[in-house]
Amino acid sequence: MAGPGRPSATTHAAIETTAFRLFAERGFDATPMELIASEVGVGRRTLFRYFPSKNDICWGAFDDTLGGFAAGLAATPDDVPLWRAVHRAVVDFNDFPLDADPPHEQRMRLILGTPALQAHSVLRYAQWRAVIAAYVARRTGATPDALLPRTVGHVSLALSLAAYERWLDDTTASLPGLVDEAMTGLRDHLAP
Amino acid sequence: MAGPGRPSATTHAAIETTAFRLFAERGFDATPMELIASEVGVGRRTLFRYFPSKNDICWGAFDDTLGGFAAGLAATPDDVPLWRAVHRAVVDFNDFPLDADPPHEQRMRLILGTPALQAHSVLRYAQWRAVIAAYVARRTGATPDALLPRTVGHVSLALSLAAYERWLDDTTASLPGLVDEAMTGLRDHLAP
DNA sequence: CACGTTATGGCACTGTGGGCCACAACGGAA
DNA sequence: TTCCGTTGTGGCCCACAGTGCCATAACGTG
Repeated sequence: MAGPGRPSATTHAAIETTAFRLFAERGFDATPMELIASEVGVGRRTLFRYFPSKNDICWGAFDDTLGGFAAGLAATPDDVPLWRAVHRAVVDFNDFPLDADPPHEQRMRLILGTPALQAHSVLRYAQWRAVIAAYVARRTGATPDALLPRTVGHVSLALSLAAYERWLDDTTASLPGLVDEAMTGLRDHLAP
Repeated sequence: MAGPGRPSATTHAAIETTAFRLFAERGFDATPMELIASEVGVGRRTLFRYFPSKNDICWGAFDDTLGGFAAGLAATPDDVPLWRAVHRAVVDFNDFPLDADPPHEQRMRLILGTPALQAHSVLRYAQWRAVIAAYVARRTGATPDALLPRTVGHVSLALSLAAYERWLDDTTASLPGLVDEAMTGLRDHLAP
């Protein structure tokens, strides 16, 4: 497993765990990279090799989930109505074990509650929206940058965010359930 | 008009104009506050008194438009269906003179095309969403942090962003028209 | 034991943002 | 005219994110 060269001094997971502990204790803004580095037992410069920015520490392996998300969409039979296919994928995407490390609730509370992270999230979600736009484009025969694919991508994110905000107000609720409820609410809202 | 005390050395508008020129010439990231300050003929420290951050320079008087936005919603008769009331207000909000200074196209192209600004925009749009959520809450008898008000706020922003992205691909189109088209597309998309 | 390979981490630098404070430039009162 | 309160300016200093550069440490292999 180990090739040639000096072995790694740490892992993404170790950094993530330590960072989340410090963020919980001192707050995100009041936790300099310098401190995380010393707690992990590694140089500050090394942290930036594992994560391109302090913000990105909070997303964990989000990017790795995009492949599965795209695969789930691609596997949907084309006779399923488009909106149902997309909605199902979005709901499923938000259904995962809550006992992750760090806990999903803590992660989302941190992101949604920290302005810098909330802002950064748009950049992370852009690829997620692109996956939806690409699927809608294929199903409708349009290009991914046409109006409808883009609209569906943005609206899917909107529903997810509304659900997340509610969920953080009451964690006992089911997150996928809230996404579904948000969609039902939107459909009723827009129904003539 | 001038009270006691030292007169101002510059104005928000003057800073905005100079900054946009430099952003166009050199790009946003390659334009340090130091340079903007010297071009305006003012100290760097003073810039931060006029705008809380470099990002905020690009939004101009956005916050001042929120009052009119809320007023437009409040003035809508309650017998207008809720979704139409909100949609109308959103469409109207995006209907304004294109020959502003700096030009609206340049501003939006800068914001949508610069990752740092795109990220920052969520923070600016939060208040805009809050206006919508408050209105929906009043009309439905819910609280502003309930699921539907939040959902409608997020979705309204989603439609606007999709329209903006399309508009920047083809500026000859009508921006309010694209917002309307995005809504039509969404309703068709969600219709059974 | 030398060699290539790979990761670390120190150093120096740019740029944002903010605290602090001396000081400049006004209008008005003595 | 001079002094005074008021208000904006801008210099100085600092914390911190992020990046390029490079010496060096720690592996596996021949």
